[in-house]
Amino acid sequence: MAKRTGDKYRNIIEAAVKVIAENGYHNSQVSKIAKEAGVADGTIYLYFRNKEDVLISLFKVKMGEFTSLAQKELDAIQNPFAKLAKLIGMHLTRLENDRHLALVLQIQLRQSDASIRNAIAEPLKDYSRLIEGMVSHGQNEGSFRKDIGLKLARQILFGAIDEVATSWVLSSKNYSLSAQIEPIYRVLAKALSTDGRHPDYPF
Amino acid sequence: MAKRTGDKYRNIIEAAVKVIAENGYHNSQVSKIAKEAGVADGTIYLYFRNKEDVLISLFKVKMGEFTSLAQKELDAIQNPFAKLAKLIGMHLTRLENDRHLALVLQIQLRQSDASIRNAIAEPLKDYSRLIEGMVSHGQNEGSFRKDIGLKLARQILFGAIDEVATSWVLSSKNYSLSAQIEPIYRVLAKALSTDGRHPDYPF
Amino acid sequence: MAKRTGDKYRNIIEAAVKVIAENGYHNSQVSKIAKEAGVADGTIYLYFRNKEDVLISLFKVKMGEFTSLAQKELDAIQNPFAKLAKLIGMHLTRLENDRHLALVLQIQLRQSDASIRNAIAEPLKDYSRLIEGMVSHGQNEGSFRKDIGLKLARQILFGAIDEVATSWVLSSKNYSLSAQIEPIYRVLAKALSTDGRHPDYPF
Amino acid sequence: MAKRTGDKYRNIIEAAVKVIAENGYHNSQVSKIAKEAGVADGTIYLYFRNKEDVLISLFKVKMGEFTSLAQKELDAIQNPFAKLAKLIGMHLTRLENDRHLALVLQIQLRQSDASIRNAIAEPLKDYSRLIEGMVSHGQNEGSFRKDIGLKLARQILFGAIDEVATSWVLSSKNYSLSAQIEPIYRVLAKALSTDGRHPDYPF
DNA sequence: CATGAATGAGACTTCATTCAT
DNA sequence: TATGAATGAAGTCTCATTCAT
Repeated sequence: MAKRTGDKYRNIIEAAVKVIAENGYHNSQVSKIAKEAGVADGTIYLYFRNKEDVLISLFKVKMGEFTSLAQKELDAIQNPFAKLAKLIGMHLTRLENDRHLALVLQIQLRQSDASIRNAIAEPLKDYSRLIEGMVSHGQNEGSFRKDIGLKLARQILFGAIDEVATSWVLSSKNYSLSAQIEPIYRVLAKALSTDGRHPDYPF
Repeated sequence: MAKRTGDKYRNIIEAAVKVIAENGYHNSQVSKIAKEAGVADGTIYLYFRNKEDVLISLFKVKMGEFTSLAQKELDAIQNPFAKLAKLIGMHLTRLENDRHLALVLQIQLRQSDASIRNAIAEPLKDYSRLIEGMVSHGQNEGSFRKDIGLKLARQILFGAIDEVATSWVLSSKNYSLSAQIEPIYRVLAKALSTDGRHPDYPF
Repeated sequence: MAKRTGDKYRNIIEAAVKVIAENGYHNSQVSKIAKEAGVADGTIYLYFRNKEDVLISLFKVKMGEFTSLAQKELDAIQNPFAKLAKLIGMHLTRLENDRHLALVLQIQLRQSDASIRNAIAEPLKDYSRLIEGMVSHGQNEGSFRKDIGLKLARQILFGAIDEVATSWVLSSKNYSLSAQIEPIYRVLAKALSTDGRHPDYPF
Repeated sequence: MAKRTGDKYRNIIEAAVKVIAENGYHNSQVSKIAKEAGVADGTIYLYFRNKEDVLISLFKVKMGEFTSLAQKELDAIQNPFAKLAKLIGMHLTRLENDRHLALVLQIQLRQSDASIRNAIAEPLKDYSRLIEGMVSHGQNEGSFRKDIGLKLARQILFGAIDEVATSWVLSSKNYSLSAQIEPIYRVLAKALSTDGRHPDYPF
């Protein structure tokens, strides 16, 4: 019933990102999104089950694209610290390059209610697995300490990076987010490193 | 116009915590809170400007109590690492001891819209200052590295702890949150430490 | 939650009868009914669960009043033919005296969908029982033939009277419905009578 | 513009009967009927002016077929009571033999709104004329009483038979409708008969 | 003849807030 | 102080119909 592909599908998702970023989650009516996408209200419902489905799809598409790209890039790197550096860099660069998306992901979508947060959990889990895989590799390879659980390590890494991103989005000052990549790397690399030593940020 | 003290004032705030924890943010109507508090709907408006004011007050009161208690306890400790350990411990213990409050602070209140998040920012800033003060003291005292900014250090510390707390609240498994205190301390202490070395968790 | 008594409750039901009679079932919005009743839209929902509930209540109240009045009047009469005459008379007189109600009961409410028709079934059953009781009494007393089942007798009586009423409501000519009472009586009395004989219409 | 013949025309009408019988009037969308008929949505509009026209045509076709067949059969019979018996028999047998059609005619189509009921009136009038013709013949021939108007007689006959049919369709028990033919005949024959006497059901 | 993607009008219901008592 | 009945604004989604192909 709901076509999940095609130009209009993408248009609507991009329109939703823009509208939500500019108006906030609770002030983004379907009619606004439709107008921004250049389609009729009803057309939204040819591509999505309901409004919630637009938001969930938005998250799945954006998050899915990022996770699979990140996975590919990380796989191309051997050194655990370089992997870590790459992950932090990609995460923050992605957000810095699309402020609309950053607003939506870091702020607006978190105002959604339980059912959306639930559906969002799945693509987030893929990202969690990606991070845990990276940590696990570092531990097996000997670079990362083994005295902390994968889950905890992932929570700390994700929590730290996520908070930095959120602060950046909320800040009225227009500072560079990517400038934070190297210092964050230095903190987190030391935190994970077996002996407190780690190579410089490699990129 | 709005009395900000008295039994009823506290009753209403506690009722709000319970109702929001049990019903979720978007399903916590004023009438539900009033019923839980044992007062009439209209009475709420004798103590609070509007519904938003109830939520903001809730956050201010709970966060204010915690921050001032934490400040007192940290002031009584000299060693920067012990301060860090104490902070992590208090933060997580407070949430573990009041699951209702944890649900509201970590999940539900984050679904509120811009105006509430804005008002919430202020008491959060007090907590930010507390953390930054702690880091600053450690840097001046020589225990904490000086090559990262206060703000970044605070974001990383808060982000990491906050994410651990959120994961705990959302988890269906009933694991102990306080059991995480020591491992988190080990990670964050090493992250901040000048040379990668740090004392064991002291409590 | 929904108060089912009071002046406003009656006002809303009477308003619904008027609005539905004048606008037809599918063109009777809640806002129209509220305006006619002199209350705000939301007030409807203090007295009724939803729009459907207004319609169902309308039917229950009107039908209930009629059935219990009819029961009382029939109980006061002994002769089976006189009972039959009274029933036909009350049924048609009630509708003739309130053309709005007649329109709603005979035409508009029958356009409602399954769930309403379902809820409406119960008060209709009370009326069915009333008719069957009357027939049964006549059979036991010897005036009415015993070679037809109660249910069939009731269907024929109700169907005949109902169709006469419906035709009257739909007719553009303004003829008298009560003038039909006596002829209908003559037909149905003969139909039921043991030997084809029956007393004249007694009222 | 609208072709009113051809296989597709019939297909669509039969599809409409099936879809409406199975889904109810208010849940029978044009797209459902089109799918059931094996044509595209737009094709419906090559054969019918609009959705309403489908329903009206359905009624006209089905009712027209029945009325003309009934007319032919009645014309072949001389005796007024036999004509009456034949009419009751054909009416109920037709419905019993096509439960889908019975559902649509007795229940679903009555939920339609004024404009459809209006258009439906015309083929119904043909049936009314048929019944009135039969009564008139019986009166002239001396078998049927002359002290009731044609219109009233028709209303009573149709109302009684129609109610019996409706009750049968709505009933969850699977009883035989045709088994009712003979008893109904006995009631209505006596009701119409000049002297209360009438021949037995002849078929 | 046939398709089916796109259109866009229209209404029920919730719930924060007020104010007469 | 306290009550709670009344208010009324605001948004999602369905589906009959069209028209370019």
